[in-house]
Amino acid sequence: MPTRFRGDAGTRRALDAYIKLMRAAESVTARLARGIREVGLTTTQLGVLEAVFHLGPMAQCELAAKQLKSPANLATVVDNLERRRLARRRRDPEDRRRSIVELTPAGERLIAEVFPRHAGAVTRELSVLSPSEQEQLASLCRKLGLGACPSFTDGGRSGSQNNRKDG
Amino acid sequence: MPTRFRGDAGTRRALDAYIKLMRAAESVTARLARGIREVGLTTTQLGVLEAVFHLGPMAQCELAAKQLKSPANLATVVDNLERRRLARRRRDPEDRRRSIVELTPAGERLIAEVFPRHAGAVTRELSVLSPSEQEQLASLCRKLGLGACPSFTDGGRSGSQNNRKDG
DNA sequence: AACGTATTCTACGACATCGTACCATTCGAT
DNA sequence: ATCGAATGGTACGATGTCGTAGAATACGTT
Repeated sequence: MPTRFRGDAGTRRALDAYIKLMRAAESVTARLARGIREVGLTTTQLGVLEAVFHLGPMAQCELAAKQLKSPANLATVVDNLERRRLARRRRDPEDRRRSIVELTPAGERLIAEVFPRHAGAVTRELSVLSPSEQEQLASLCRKLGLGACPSFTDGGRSGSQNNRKDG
Repeated sequence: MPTRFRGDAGTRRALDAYIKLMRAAESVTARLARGIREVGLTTTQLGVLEAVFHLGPMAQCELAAKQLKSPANLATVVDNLERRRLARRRRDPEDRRRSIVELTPAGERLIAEVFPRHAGAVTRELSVLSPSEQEQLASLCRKLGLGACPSFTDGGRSGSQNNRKDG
């Protein structure tokens, strides 16, 4: 609880919402991870298998973008999936820089079996919220996820700091 | 996007809310991480420094519980902070199994300088939502974070009986 | 065709993260 | 006092995660 922080009301409200968002995401992830681990996968591996399963083979860079991970990270994850014979790489003949990631039959079988169970676990986790609350949450989170950058020029508190160097 | 998944409406709604929650948390974290990295810290290190700064020295296990991290992980993070002379360990004389984590003067100076800027960045990120939306988000996330386990057997979730386990 | 730039991936090092196993200490039961 | 269970940390290995640097490839301009 960061509520020990003494700032203005707007800052406290934002920090409170931020903390609760992070805790919700982390604790739900942690609970779901237990079920995922039982089938020998990590959360990220499940995400990659699921994306390729539902969207078809795609390049590592596309996969990285979809999973909000760095290309270097995706390479590691695909390495591990490849080592376990759940996925494999294939050079894109159209653009030989690209590695197309596809599932092996074993990988396909695994994700086809595991995903419905995972979806059930997600549904159970979310069931503390009513359907309309789930939709509210989705809507609020969508705005947040899209990212801000609203106020480089607004009349808020832009006068005194020198810390804006990122883009 | 898991919208390719063909399941019943309830499952699709839950998956959609879940995905948006995760993406919001991850993308906000990633954007904030850039600012944090500029001062030479990681997100987790900032969290530990902030907790000790605002709540006072505490044992690693308490810190781990507050940060929703494993004890092993906290040990690593404290190792890194200790190596950089931002924090140090002290044996609890009351219970010699415990390691009390406290800040060095350098650590205290750093977090005192950095935290307000971080709070400002959080406020800016959250500013895509109105104050009342931020409160809605906090409220929804609080329910989710507390964890479910309501309905392995019942069909109608009553919604308000609650297990108070963590603080 | 040659060059410069952009894209894609890989290599590597640092840190985060977990689970498991193990050690030290505490504490309750005997 | 002793023993056994519980608790707090540490050690270790596996994986995830990023940033940076570098190699290979593509592509637009000349």
